[in-house]
Formats: sequence, C-alpha cells, structure tokens
Amino acid sequence: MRYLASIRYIDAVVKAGSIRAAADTLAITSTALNRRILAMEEELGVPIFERLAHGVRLSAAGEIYIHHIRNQLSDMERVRSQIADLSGVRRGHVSIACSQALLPYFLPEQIALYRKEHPNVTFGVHLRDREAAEHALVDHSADLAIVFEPVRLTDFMTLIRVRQPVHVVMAPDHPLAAKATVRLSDCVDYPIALPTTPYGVRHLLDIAMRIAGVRLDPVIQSDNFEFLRNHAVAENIVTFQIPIGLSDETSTGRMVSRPLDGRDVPAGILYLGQLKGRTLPVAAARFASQLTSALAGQFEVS
Amino acid sequence: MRYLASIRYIDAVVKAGSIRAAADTLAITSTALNRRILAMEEELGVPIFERLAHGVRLSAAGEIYIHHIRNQLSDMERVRSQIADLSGVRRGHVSIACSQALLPYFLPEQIALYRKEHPNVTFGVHLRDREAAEHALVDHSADLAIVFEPVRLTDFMTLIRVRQPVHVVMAPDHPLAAKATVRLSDCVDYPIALPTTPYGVRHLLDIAMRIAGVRLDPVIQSDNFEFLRNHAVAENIVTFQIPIGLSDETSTGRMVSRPLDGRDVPAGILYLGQLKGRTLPVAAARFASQLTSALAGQFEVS
DNA sequence: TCCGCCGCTGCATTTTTTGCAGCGGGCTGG
DNA sequence: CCAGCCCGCTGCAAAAAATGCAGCGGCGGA
Repeated sequence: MRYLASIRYIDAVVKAGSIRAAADTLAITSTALNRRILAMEEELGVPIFERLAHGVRLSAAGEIYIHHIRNQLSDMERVRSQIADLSGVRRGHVSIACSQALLPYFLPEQIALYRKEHPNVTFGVHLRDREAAEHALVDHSADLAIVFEPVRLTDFMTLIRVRQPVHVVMAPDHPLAAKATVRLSDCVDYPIALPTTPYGVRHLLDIAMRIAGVRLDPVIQSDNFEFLRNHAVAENIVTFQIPIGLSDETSTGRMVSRPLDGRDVPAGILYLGQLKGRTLPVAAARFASQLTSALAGQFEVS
Repeated sequence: MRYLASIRYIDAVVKAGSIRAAADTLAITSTALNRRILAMEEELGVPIFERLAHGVRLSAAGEIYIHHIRNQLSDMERVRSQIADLSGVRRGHVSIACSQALLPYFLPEQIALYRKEHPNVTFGVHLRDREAAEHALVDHSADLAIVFEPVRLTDFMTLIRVRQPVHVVMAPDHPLAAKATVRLSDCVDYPIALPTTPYGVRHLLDIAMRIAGVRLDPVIQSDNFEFLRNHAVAENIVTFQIPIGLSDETSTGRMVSRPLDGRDVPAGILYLGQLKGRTLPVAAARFASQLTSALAGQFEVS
C-alpha cells in the first residue's frame, strides 16, 4: 500500500527510536525519511517527534497520532483480508503472545488444526509474560494473547477464561504418583523444583504455603517450564505445572501429573484475550473462536 | 492531508457516481483521478469499481473498502481535533441530522449555548427523516442524529431517549385551549391539520384512532411542521406536534399547546444517537453530552 | 443511427521524491 | 577538555511519479 508509506515510516521511526536507524530497516536513505516526517509535521501543524541528541521521541501530539496510525494500519490489514475473503482466497497472519505453558502442546496442535483448513494463513507465536503480552496487544504486534492469571485488565478484553488447577509433575515411579490427588503437605517430604517467582504457578503456591503454614524449599528453580519437567524425570523429584502444558508428555508415559487438592491450592485461571475495542482480522478472529471452543471443553469459567 | 488524497478521491468518486464528474468537483483532470483509482485497484489486487456505461459503481470489495475509507477520514478528523485540543485551540465541526421538530427552537438554542463557550466550533444541521438520518451516520456525513420514534436500530447507538407526549396546538382563543389536557374524542368536533403519513406524530395518531375507533379527517396535510403551526393560528384549527418543537412560539402567546391524554395517544420517543462503534470527534462528543444533559431534564426514558 | 458521456491510454510536461555530500550540535569516553 | 561519533537537517542534482492534453473505442438514449 503505497499511500500508507508515510505513516508506516513514522511507525518504523517510533519503533527504531531514531530516523537514521529506521531508514536502515526500511532500506531508504535517512534524507528521504527525514523529509517525509518534516512534511507530515507540516501538514499536521505540530511536531510529531521531539528531537534529542541520540534520536527522536514522540511528542504529546505524536503519541495521539501513532495510536491512530497503528489503528489505521491494522484496520487496513483487516480490510485486505476481508476483501481477500470474498475473492475466495483465505489468507492472513495471526500473531499470538502467550506464556510458556501453551508452547509445548496446546498451540502447536491448535495451529496445525487451523492450518489444515486454511494453509495460506501464517502464524507468529511469541513467548511473553503477562505484562509484555498486554503490551504486545496494545502496539498491535500481537492479535491474541493467552496468559495465566493476568493482573491488569486495561486494554485487555477477555474472550474466554479457563480454570487450570495446579498439577504435581513427576516420574511414573515416584511415590506420589500412587495417589489420585495430592495434598500440599504430601510434598514436603520430597525434593521439589519450582518456577521462579514471577510465574503464576509459583505465585499460587507461595500464597497456599503461607496459608497452610507449609514450607516447600525448592532444590531447583528455573524460568523454563520444559527444563523443570525434564529435570523432574531426570532427578526423580517433583515439580508443579498447569495441565494445558502437560498433555503431550504425560500421554507418552514419560511422566505423570496429579492434581493438587483444591483445598490447598486454588486453581489458576488462563485467559484468552484481545485488545479491547479492536476488530480483529478475519483470520485472527476465526482462530480465536477455534481456540475458544477448544478451551471451552476444559474447565471454562463463565 | 496529502497522504490521504487517494482515498479522499475515491470517496468523491463514490459520491459523484462517475470519475469525470468527481474530477470536476475535485478540480483535477479525469486522467489523474482515473489513474489514481487504477493504481489503488492495482495495490488492492481487486477492482474497487464496476465500470458501467454511464459511470462507475462500487464492487463488493469496494463496498468494504469505502467503509474503511470513511472511517479513516473521520478518524483523522478526530485525531486532528484531539491534537488541536492539547495545543489549546478548541476547533472542530459537528454535523447533525435531525427531524423538523428540533429546528425551530431546541437546536438553535443548544448550538448557541455551545458556541458561546467554543466559538471556533462550526455546525452543520441537516433535516433528515429517520431512515436518511441513520444513513447519514453510516456514511459519516453526520456525527449525531436526533430522530423521533426510529424503527431500525442497526448501526444506531442511542445516547439518550426522551418521552415526547403528543400535544394539541391551536390559537389561544380556541375552545380546546380551556382544557388542561385534551382527549382525542374532544378533537373530532373541530377541523384539524395533520402531518403527512411518514411522520412519527401522524403514525402515533393513526394507531390511536384505530384503537379508539375515532376518525379525524384532516382538512390540511403538510410535511412541514412550521406551516402546520402557523396555519393552525391563521385558520383557527388544531394540529398536533411534540413539545420540543413548541417552546418558542407558545411562550410568546401566539399559540398554545395542550397535551393529549396519555390514555388515548401514547407518548412518542425522541432518540439522540450516534453511529455504533464510532469514536466521535471531541467537539461532537462534547456537544452530544451537552444535549444529553439538556434532554435529561425533560422526560428521560431510562 | 447519431450524439453524448463514459473510462481508458500514449506522450510530453510538471511536480514530487530521493540520494549524495556536507553542516552544526550534543553526548561520551579517553 | 577534546576528539570522535551519531544525530537531525539542508542545497542541489538526478530519478521517479503524477498530471494534463488529445484522442480512442464502447455503450445507452434520443
């Protein structure tokens, strides 16, 4: 879309933080880019950027304007895909920001399922914590976000919520694997591995331990869930995860998972959502509704 | 806004119905305009217009696209006024589609009141029936609509609803002027003037007559409310109107109005609304909220 | 059938955009 | 305290894009 070049350039400058840097990424000279920006500011009647020694920063007017620009650009995307829709070709791109638990099993399966129907739709999957995921929605770098136990809900519109009880994960021959459900107090006798503090599961466990007066001292801490799972098998210790990230490896028998008793640790909640007030591109909207029905089968929270 | 020229041109072509006609209104040659359109269609990959012998018409894709274009253009207006806002100058334009009843008294007073605070805001007031008013919202030729008893509510988002009992209007010396409220059956003895059928007041009366088994044969019918009022005084007959269009001339004593008994004729409802899903420009939003509080004093319907 | 209006195209001209080289200014590390 | 670096910005020439003019062929209405 040639006629949107100017505003796309401005978006690039905002992202890059300086005109010369943006010019490089856009494969044009800084002169051309600089002039386009000056021309836009002329038309607008106000500077879009503040000039600093090491680049540019959005002015107050620029903040308003960049918002508008990003809306325009993604609206244009939506319109293109709507038009592509009615000419029969289903194309598009869906960008997802999500937490680790979705990566091993759930999303690959869902995306594969969707792409079987619509092979021309491409996907971007980005690992983001809760805050970064919300930010990705705001700056339109993601269409959908799937996060565990979000705190802020500004700009975030929930499409569906799913209960995720915390599960204990261990090797099949571990003593705790004999039980159907596990009490928190059962775990104190065994060495355990925990996710690091910012994560939702750890957060839930911390609260539960404080209430129950139990202390679980982790021998391993990691910010990588896959590592924790594998280590639980390798060293025969226990770790804690949510079921949506487990289905694959428990089904192969490499490891088993047992739910923690709900009286000890309340279930966490997984949120699928999008930017509030945004109309998603067709592809993203359809994928979102596929996810919604897939999740609704689990432990939907109404 | 130079960079929006192309889409503004397309909007003009849609409005004009042919490229050459649009080129005239835009003061460019048809060549230039034609080429811009071809270029846009090239970029979009689909024709925007169908070529007919006597001009062009939107294709299916074009319908989608023109929607997007109009959104973009009015969003741009909003952004400009937001930016103007923060540099202190309050400017803008508010376009209103409304029915006749608002013209004599209510809107002039409200607009004057608003412009006393914000002299740089300009207004457009367009007389439209219910359907045309809704259409004006859809194609962004109006920001706000004030209509009586709307039928369809697609695309229309109600901001406030106000009850408007039908009033009998007549000269001060008319026999009915002695009563505080008037029964429909009281009117049969006098010659009456009615609005023509499409209007809300007429609609309410037609229904009421059918229910009550009364027949009012109008000696005068008109589609102009001002004429009906004036004629009621000139010939000493009665007519029917809603109070919001009456305050001025009844206060001067030229004519009087009496409410019809609610048992005979239910009150009509006046709607203030905007296009569903649209963020109004600042000026329009503020004027709308002024109207809302002004109307809330009357007979607000919650 | 003829006339009028339409959209569209080849070509010359004008206007706009781009790239190159270079200026002056602020921050940073030695 | 100063050299080096990166920044945004400008004059000028080249390249690219948009515009206008004249004219073609098509289609519907008189």
